[in-house]
Amino acid sequence: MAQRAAQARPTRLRIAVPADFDLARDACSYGYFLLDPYDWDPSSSTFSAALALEDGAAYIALRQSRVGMHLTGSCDRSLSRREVAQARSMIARILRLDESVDDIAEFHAVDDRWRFSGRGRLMRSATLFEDMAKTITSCNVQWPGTIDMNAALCARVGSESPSGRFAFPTPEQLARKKATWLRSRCRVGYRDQRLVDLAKLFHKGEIDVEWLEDLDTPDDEVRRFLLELPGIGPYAAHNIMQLMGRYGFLPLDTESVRHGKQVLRFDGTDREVLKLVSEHYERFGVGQGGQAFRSYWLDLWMSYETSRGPAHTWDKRTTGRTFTASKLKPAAPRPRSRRSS
DNA sequence: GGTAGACCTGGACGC
DNA sequence: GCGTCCAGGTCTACC
Repeated sequence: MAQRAAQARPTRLRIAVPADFDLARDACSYGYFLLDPYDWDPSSSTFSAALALEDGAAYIALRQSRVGMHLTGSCDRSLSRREVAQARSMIARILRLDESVDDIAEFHAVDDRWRFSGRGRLMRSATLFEDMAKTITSCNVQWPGTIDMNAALCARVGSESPSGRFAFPTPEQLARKKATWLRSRCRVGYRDQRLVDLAKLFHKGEIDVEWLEDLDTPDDEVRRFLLELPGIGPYAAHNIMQLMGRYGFLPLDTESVRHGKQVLRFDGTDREVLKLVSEHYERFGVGQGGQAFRSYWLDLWMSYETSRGPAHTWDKRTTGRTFTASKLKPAAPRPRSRRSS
């Protein structure tokens, strides 16, 4: 009996991190930290996630006492040894714990503007499938729409943890749904069939995740493969590539145009501004081994923090919903036609 | 190769 | 409060 009670005790985790890892800075570094099944509690500096593990969903809350110190994780149920390994691997993926101090230093050697703050790790999802699905839900829709789609996908398709939190659907769970059902229940619109088709490809094993995530696989081959997938165009392919740790490609979208005009102060048609933005970040390296994306993204992220305060103070239910084109419009734009230096 | 229009939803705006 | 317009990236048809 005593043994059974001990087995049922919620699991606690201790997770080692790189010496420069800062949970508040590194978890709140990419928009996905505002999307279900993730959450950041600014008042307690706790990052949490509901993860789809072997025996069902589990909710894990992570805290860090100081920079470089290990993370402590509290689960809402007992995990098997295999699930503990699975959870550790997912948390490492989400927080990019595989990127060492030296890896970040390599980025700072290319763009030393971020050396002092130590920025460089960008939060992502627990799985490549989730990163792809989230990217599709961010296309052709304003940010609050993306938040709602992900919340609905988790709540209506994902598994529920003992404390009532929902994990992101697995490919198998999503592949079982009819496109029309997904459209009406999760408000994903025309993305319905694309999401189901993508889930089926993952579930049937027709996507070689290991090959895609192996950084020895050439970027060009990965890019070509991604563009063949349902719902993945140039923007989505480049975004998925940065989520894989391939930082030499820019996912250019209307936010890039806004950034180019508002922050970099470029002038011209949208197409001309995109070209200037692209050229502006070339100095940080494009293509295989390049760092252009991280420089671009951190610039964009800093502009959000300038208007909304530090990301670790944002609440996903309030501040997190304010990132719409109209709310990010400049008060008084002062365009200029030359490249900034 | 380049361009136009449809896809769908929610927010903004005008009345 | 209601109706209309617009933003957003991908996909397809067409030139």
